[in-house]
Amino acid sequence: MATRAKYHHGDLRTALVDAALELIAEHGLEALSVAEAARRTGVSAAAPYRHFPTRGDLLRAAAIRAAELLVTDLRAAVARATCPGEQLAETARAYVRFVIEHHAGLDLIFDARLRVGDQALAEAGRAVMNVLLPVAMDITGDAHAALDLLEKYTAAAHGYAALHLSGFLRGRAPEVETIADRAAEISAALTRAAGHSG
Amino acid sequence: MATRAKYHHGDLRTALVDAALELIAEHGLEALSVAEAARRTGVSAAAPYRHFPTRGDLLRAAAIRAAELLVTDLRAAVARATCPGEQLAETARAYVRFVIEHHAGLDLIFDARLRVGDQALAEAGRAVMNVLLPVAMDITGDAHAALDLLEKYTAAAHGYAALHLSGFLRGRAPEVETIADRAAEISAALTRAAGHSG
DNA sequence: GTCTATAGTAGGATAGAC
DNA sequence: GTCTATCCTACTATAGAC
Repeated sequence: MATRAKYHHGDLRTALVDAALELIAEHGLEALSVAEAARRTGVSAAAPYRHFPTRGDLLRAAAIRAAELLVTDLRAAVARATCPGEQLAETARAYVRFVIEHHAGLDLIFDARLRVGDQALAEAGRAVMNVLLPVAMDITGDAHAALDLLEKYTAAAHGYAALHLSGFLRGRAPEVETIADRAAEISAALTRAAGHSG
Repeated sequence: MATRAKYHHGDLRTALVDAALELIAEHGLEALSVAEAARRTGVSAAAPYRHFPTRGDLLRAAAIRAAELLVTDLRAAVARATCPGEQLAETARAYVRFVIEHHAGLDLIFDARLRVGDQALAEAGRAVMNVLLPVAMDITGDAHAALDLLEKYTAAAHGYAALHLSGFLRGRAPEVETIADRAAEISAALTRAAGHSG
């Protein structure tokens, strides 16, 4: 939405990925069309195919870019807090904001259909988890328990974001920050539970 | 998938809704096409439009049917358990199974785009919540806390189901029942948390 | 109530010019 | 590397016959 100055002068590929993320943010994964991405970057419908053989390849590239953006947001969230519990809560907030803003999150990054034979996407996904794992480990002390905590906490945060996007929570919690806080509360509850049984 | 005997002999409408749910179950909301639903019920592409003016109307009908099916499942889950905590856990399991089986849940039933001006869908959604609310009330004793618990617990269950569908959890928890158990665990953790602070 | 036929739209993808 | 032109496919929706 910001600077779209001298695109398609050497960096159409990046411009297309940006447009793809925009389209996904507006109407979800399925709404991504190569033609529309081309339109938005000011090139012909055929131009993208020089950079992405199929629609799936553009989608994959968008997923990788999303992973990179998410890593940035999560790292910032970790840095904002001091104790592990707060760090986890902050990443929960960050994740909720990310999913609501981009209309996609771990579901896109770890999409089973996209991952088939794509090493770069698998690597990007791993990078995301590598931000969260140490935080969870600091809380549980145990690797198995950390994965368990991570799984539950991502599920909760993702569910909150997904239900907000659909409209289910609009009545009770219309604001993004409210949703983010709720996810952080679950994170806190899970952190406490891990402290007892871990 | 079962009995498709003498359809389109008086009940094409129902057959189309069944087909619509099948399509959604297979490839998600966006994959629902009137043409394909017609094909599956053995009628021409034009036939559905006698029963549903637009694709959106078929989708709405499918959402209402989904709500009815979910109510049935949730009621059965409540009946399976005795104490409120177990009841909530059982409904969490039931919800996860439902979403994974139908590729849709509260997100479809409460979809903001579908609800515009549809009283029947709003009513169907309310019916779902009316199954869960008493259970939550039994746990918290307080209406506000009950809604809070309900919100958190549905978010967690929905997130688990959604992440499983996308493929994110396939590595660690490939089985539906494993996912259902995990959601039940969160439900239990939230029930305990509600007991402390509610 | 269902059919055939059809109009209109939109997207994925390729061929060949520049 | 991008363009124009084109093909093919699939879907929504309508008109009019039966």
